Amino acid sequence: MKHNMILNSLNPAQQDAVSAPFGHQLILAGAGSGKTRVLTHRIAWLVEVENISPFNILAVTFTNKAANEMRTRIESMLSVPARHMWIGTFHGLSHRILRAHWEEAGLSESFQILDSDDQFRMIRRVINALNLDEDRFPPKEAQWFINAQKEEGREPHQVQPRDFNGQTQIKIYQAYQEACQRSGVIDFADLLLLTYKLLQSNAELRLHYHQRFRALLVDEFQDTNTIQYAWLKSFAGPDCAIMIVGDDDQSIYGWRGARIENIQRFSKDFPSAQIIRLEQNYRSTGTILKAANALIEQNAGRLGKNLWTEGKEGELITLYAAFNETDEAYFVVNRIRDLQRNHHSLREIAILYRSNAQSRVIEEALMQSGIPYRVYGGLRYFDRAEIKDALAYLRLINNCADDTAFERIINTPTRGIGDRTIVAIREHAKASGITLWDALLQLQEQNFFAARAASALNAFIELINNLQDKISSHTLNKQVEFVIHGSGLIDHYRKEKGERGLTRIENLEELVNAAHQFMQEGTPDNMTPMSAFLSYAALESNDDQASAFDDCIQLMTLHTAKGLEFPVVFLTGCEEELFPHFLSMHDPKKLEEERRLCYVGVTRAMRKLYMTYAEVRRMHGKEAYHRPSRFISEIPVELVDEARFRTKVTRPTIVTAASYQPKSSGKFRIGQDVHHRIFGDGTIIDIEGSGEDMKVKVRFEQVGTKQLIASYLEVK
DNA sequence: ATCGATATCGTTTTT
DNA sequence: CGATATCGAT
Repeated sequence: MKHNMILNSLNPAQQDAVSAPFGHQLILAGAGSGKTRVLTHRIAWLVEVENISPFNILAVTFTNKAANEMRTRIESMLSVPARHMWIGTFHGLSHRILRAHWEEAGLSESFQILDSDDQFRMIRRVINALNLDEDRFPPKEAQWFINAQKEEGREPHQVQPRDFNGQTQIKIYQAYQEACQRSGVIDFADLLLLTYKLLQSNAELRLHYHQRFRALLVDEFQDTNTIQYAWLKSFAGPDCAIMIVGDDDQSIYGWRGARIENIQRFSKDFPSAQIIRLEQNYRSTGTILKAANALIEQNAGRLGKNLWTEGKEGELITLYAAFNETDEAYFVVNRIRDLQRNHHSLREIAILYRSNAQSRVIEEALMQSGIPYRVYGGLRYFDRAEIKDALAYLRLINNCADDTAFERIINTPTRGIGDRTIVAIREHAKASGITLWDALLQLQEQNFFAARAASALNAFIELINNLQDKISSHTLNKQVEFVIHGSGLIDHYRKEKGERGLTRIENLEELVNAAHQFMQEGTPDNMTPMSAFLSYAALESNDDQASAFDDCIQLMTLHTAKGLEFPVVFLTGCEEELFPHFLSMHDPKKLEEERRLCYVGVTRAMRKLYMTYAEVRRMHGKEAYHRPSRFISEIPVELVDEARFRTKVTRPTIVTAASYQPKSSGKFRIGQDVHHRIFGDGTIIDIEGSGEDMKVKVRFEQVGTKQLIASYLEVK
């Protein structure tokens, strides 16, 4: 029977959720309780048992990764094709709708999407064009203001100014919107806002989507902001069944507009919604869950959940009080070595921290010890400067009105177009209310510039026109190839010395591959391949699978770790001021969010959790003495094993500072030939400090000059 | 235009 | 302290 096929691997609460009568449900899903499982099985249930066509289902997530994962899992469960099911992110789905109804939404057919970097540049240009002082009105703040307004669904004329500065911010917002409109671009927030407005203002379309979507499912609902909630409501017709899945205890994005209250709001707006709690945890040991429960209980106003497991109690949580951040890092390294000896693979181990800056010391320790690692959350592929340059060429070729693209590449690579020339173009564009490209053409026609500038500008115009002509008949990957060479970007980066330039060229060449791959996956028929590719680059800069197979330690912030799990987790930097962060510890609301962040960290661990803090930590060039995090004391003592005491008494060689102090500082001198297990052979060219802190500068035969701690070198 | 000196600043991040 | 931005000198 279909019912049993779908339900038999689920626990009673999960079964209740999956087989709930056709209607609204609010699923409070604790960490590791199988929420994605419930969501995918529910969709299978709707299709197989309730006979809802996949065509009538809309499933919304926050990240592309979650959307892809959900689609894959559903496809493997269904007996019918799921191609027509709408599964995607808020932004991706909005994009799809705006492409389909660009005219009704008041957009140009070839509209493109600004990422936050493009948005920042655009706002800065607008501030300058308004003759405002960048110091008095920092673009960053204006960007924050504009995005916050859009998240609340307010257009410039709907914002209530608070003071004079507020007045100006509205003016910036207004001018920014006009600039976007002229350029034919929209930002991330616009995707949601315009889609919402489209449905509000267009009864016909609204009815169309209401008739189409009979079931609406939302993942990570606790992360929705005001506009997203309104967006969801406007898609749900009177006969639509809504299932939202979320965990108020894992809401960690309040600072970027997420509203936990949306959960309560949902209960009020849809009073018939059945509330189902998923509290059985399949991830962590009893010890880890007890710690997590005790911790989160300190928060007021929770909806209330208590995680439990049928599994074992497991090992105690190990707490280590390090002397300083280096000690902390080497404690982690030594534990990793123990785990390695016990045949753990490195990919099972995660090192988590509150802020990115903390990774450096840990990375150094791992590197010194020859342990491979991977840091998540660095610069993404489509955010790299050279890739953004290449994309800007493509964008300008695609749409000459794209001022952001124009500004980026007018003099990249440098072609003798100076600041003064660009200012003149900007002024003319502003005065006539036209795009930069048109302003440039007009000024050239009027012979506005001196001979030198005029010929440089002509070369630029010809370059763009030529590229436009040349590539039009080619496939997308050929187009990209033409552009990266024809634009001179490859030659430009070839001149950049060192490894930097080389990687940049590799990245540019990789863009051709990316285009090729994109093409093979097929593009929607209402867009040109180029236009679709550009949107993809802005919206789905989703990379990181290649190295996922490497066996290495995983380093990431607590925020990045949400949704992941690891057999062994190191939660580092558990100190007041750092975690909870000093900017968040005085406001009770923010403090609770920090605690939820800690809860997220603790519940990432499956078998073993280590928590560490440093008594002294060098921060911003100063030594800071912090107390151990309050979150440590919120975990019952009987769950915790203090490594420092135990190792001092029973296993003194493993953990104490002595184990990584240099055995002798006397054996190194300048000119000494040394060996390092990663960098190979080299010669000492400088020595700094002494004893534990002694650092030496070594010129290695293979890898150049590096500064490192002397104890990791062997005398040859 | 390119390099080097100086100033500044210092959560969390997806789309 | 260290990364990044900005500015001034060649």
